[in-house]
Amino acid sequence: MLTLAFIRENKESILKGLAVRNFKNANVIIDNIIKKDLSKRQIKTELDQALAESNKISKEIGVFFKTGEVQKANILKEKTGQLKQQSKALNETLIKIEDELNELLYQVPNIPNPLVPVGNSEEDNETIFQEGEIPKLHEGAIPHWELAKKYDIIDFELGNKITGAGFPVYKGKGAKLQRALISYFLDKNTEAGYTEVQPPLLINEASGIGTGQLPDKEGQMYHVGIDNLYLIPTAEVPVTNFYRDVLLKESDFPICNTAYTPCFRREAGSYGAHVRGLNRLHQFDKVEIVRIEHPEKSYEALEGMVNHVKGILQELDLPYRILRLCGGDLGFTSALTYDFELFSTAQDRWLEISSISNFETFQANRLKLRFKNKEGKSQLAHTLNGSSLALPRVLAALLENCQTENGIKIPEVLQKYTGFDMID
RNA sequence: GGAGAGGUGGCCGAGUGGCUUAAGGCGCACGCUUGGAAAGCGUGUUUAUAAGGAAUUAUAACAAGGGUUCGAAUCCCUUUCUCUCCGCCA
Repeated sequence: MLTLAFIRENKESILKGLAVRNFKNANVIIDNIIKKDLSKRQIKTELDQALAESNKISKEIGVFFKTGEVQKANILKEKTGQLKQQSKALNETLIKIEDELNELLYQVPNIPNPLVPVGNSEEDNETIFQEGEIPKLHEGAIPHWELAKKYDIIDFELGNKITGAGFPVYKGKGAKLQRALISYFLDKNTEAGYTEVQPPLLINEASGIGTGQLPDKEGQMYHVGIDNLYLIPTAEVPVTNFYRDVLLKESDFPICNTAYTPCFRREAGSYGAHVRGLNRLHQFDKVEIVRIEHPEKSYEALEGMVNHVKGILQELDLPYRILRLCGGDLGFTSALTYDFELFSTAQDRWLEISSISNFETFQANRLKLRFKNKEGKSQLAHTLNGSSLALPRVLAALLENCQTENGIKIPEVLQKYTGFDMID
């Protein structure tokens, strides 16, 4: 969420930014926040004064009791009684205002970077780069869900039987290819300076709030009620939360982590042809990169992450493009997002396989992730993350684009991980 | 899961109702000392919020939340985590 100080001082540019997102009622909400912030501060001052007075008198009472002047002490006791009531009332008001304020703040999305194009939907996203040749498939080429069946490498029905739709079972060379992709992605990331971590796959409430999944989006996550834990929708959540309530030194930057985890998403409301096969799953594997950066370096870092993922796709030799998301398609917490899409030839459509974002201080504010700056003051850090990469759609595009009449040809960089060069 | 013991600052550790934001030590920073270093000596060393131009001041925080009291690190309740023993277990 945005900080109050930022809202107080940048009302006009915030309203402009929210307009890029087509955010409704921005004016009303921001004005309300500013008004509530003002009264919050007034009440806080009043409360502090009442408490200070009360503390002072309590000390005097202590002295009177010591010296045996009980009567004098009792007179003062009455006085503190009043003050106590007063401060109790003030405190209740303060808590109420703070709650209301937070509720309002939770509604306000991040302010888009000036590069973000105006737009309503994914049609308005800007394609900024495209590379790789779209292969000409042989006669009778088929989509990945049919290939999966033909070569018996993914069993959707079996997953359906033991869990439900969206939980496929990978088999044989399919399972091995998954493992190969994970290892390959992790190796690429660690080579680029990311530290590999293995986080828990379940998170508590505080972590969900830290990265913004809670309180609004609990419907997207699987919830283990008995222990009040949530299955992670992405490694971003546990890994970014490593740094919740942390005060860093400037010399700690940059912090670069990478993690492979399964991801669990309820995807409530998704259906239709576009969710067929591997296109949208409830459980899928993903290798994530997460960075914590000095505010002055975060956009450099974002560019670095984009170039890094580019490098991977070039090695895989798959046709991809990079989009700069428009205001309407930009995630709630993001200031600037680049999406990577692979072209799935047999489906004749682009599949999103990575989303790389700079959240600036939006997550850090909730996380209370700060660092001591040169002036010795604590300042919010910037957080970034991106996929490198999400497996199912990479697999889908790979199967479809690399299919030949004799089988599926494994990209060369993966062969040392798979131990085979053909699925047939 | 059962029984017991605990949770105090960056770390160790004292502290069972007021003079404790917190002794003492370690660490760290700066200064003095020194040919240089170590030792020694001195000073400083949490965070958040509010007020102020600033120095600063006030409030809050001793696992978390609530309660008793004029006053709570200290007493009571709830939750949580850690350790020890027992049970179960990959």
